[in-house]
Amino acid sequence: MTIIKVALPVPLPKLYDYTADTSSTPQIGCRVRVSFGRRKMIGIVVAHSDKSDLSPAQLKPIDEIIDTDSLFSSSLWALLTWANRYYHYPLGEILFHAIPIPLRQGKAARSPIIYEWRLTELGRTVDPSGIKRAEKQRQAITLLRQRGLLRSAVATVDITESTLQALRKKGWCDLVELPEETNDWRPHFQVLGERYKLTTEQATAVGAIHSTDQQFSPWLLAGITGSGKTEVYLSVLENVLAQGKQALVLVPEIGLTPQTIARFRERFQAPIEVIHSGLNDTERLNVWLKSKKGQVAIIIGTRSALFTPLARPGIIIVDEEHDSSYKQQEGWRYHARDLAVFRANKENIPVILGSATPALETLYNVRIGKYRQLNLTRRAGNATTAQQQLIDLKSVSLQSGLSPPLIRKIHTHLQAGNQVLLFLNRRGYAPALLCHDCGWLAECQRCDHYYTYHQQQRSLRCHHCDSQRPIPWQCPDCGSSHLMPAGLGTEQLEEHLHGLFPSTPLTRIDRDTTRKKGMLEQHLEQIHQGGSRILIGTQMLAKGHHFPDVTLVALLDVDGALFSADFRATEHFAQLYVQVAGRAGRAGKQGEVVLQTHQPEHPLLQTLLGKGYFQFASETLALRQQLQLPPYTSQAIFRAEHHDSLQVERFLQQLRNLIEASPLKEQECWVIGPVPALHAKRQGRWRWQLVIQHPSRVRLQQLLTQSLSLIGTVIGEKKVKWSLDIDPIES
DNA sequence: AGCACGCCGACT
DNA sequence: GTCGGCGTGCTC
Repeated sequence: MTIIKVALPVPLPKLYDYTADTSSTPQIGCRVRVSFGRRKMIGIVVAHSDKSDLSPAQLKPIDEIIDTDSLFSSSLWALLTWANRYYHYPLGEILFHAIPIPLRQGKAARSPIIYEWRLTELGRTVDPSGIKRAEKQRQAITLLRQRGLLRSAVATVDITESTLQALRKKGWCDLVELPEETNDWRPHFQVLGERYKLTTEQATAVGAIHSTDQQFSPWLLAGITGSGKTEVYLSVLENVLAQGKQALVLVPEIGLTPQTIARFRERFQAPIEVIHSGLNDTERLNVWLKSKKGQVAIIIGTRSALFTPLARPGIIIVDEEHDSSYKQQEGWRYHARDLAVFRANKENIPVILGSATPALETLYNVRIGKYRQLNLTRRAGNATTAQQQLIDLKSVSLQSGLSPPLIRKIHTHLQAGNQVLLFLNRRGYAPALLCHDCGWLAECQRCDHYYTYHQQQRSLRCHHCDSQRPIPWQCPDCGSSHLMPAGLGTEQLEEHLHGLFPSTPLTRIDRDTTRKKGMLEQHLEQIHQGGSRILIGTQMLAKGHHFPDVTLVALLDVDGALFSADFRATEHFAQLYVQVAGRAGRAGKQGEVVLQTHQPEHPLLQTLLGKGYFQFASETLALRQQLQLPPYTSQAIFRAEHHDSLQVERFLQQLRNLIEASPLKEQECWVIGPVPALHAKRQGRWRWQLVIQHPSRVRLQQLLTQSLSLIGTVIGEKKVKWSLDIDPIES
């Protein structure tokens, strides 16, 4: 008997011991079926051992071994077991997260068997014209005499499965298992289509990456909007694919990149698989299996595509690496960009982090020599940079958030036959409903947050828990019927602009107008066709798509970002600004970007507009260093919630005491809190948090490991729902 | 996480 | 008298 340590998909930070015959011991990384309490579960073998903490009598045997070989390559295994330790998240859940859903349920890890209907020896001797009384059977025999019929294609030839089954009973035909596809794309690989002449900068970047393509080398490809990052990716991929190796490309949101994907497909005669939301579980499994066998050349997907197995890994590309969607925000809170670098290291291949506005973490890693930076500073073609302007809102009377100078600009750009893009980061009609007589505000009781007033849907909606209720007709406090919307949302802006420019068609894009599947695409199509001249949107509209006729881009309310409690708000604002500024004035048309603010003299705004993103980043990094904030320190946040606020606070305070008492807690380690979370109450539960910060990532890890081993002793640990966020991106 | 056990309130 | 609410405890 051998002891088998099994990881199960349960939120418990331990492994479970089972027994197996020495003659049939499952390999590490294989799935097994086991009894767990009263239920059957699938687990993954993590280790073999000759001893257990439990007595042999307490151990159950493994019911079934599902796989003969590990599901994970050694580098993926190293990545996932490292992540288990780094993120302090249960190994079972991590391993299960990294495999397709059918495999989690115990389905076989092989491509579906394809069946074909064929005539048997006996069937071949049958003369179809001899069949008089069964028209359908005659048709089937006639067809099968010519060719085999794929079982999946039966419906397309007006023959039914039952007819064929009837023939099978007579022994005339049978289902034949087709051999598994063994397509090798490598002999057929070709570069198709037009290859642009690279600029000097592009060629330098491609050359640098190519020169290190046999080893781990992390690159930051810092390319301003329109400088041709994609062309660099394509040239690099050409080298990788020509060597017969595979590439993994991560993108923030698949829906926003159809043009880019189309360029990949046009360029290479090689199988490219895109993991998008339209795929069902089986299709995802098939992509996973094909990639594992090396039958795919390029895999493109979002965050979780990082775990796709590769038979011959060649390169990993993380496009728009600064994008916050790479960080999982619940459960296993991993950062796909950081894990991509780790994986590239284990696979011993290059990794490219591409962005026009790199994350401060990434720029920091360049500074300390962990990554190397490649710059694309010139815009390709004849595109010009947009003119920038700040509009001072102080003592200006606004009409639904629009200053008179901005209204004049909108007019001018529309007159010239161009499109105008307006950003406002608040959907709905107004962010609050106010009683004019007593000052009462409609609040969501579950979240302790104001309701947003939605006029079109005739409802109040809470943007935190998505609950809604009808609009009251009188104030519940004083009975007055003078209830009025307060503040500005996109819905109201749309209404007002319609009043100002009644004959100009406009489109609003926010979560409300794109809720239904396909609506976003429909709206974008309308914009592209030029049917819409004024575009209103939340930051949803900032990403991806290029609108060639847009010449004016305006950000209506910048102040919120400049004075946020979150120290990352200015960084995110700067990234958004650069992104939207890039939307103005493509295709040779002079563009203009306008910012409305009460703080036009704000130093960060001045730097960003006057000296650009990288100077802004440099100054912000200096500030972070001065304040001992990330990336100069490492952070971890314990978050906890419960319907009783006091219980949560007490739990985190106890946890704090535990950490403070640890011999590993050093002077330079700061513990902040417990403090109420950003949205202190959500769905009826109170949320608090405890921030741990340390200049040394390694020391912070040691402290966390030690504290977590004792967390079971903290009162209330079972009661409150708590989680740990390593390298949080929001506080 | 599931799933059971267990002990108190409103119903056939 | 039961159905069912969710607190507590356990899973090799």
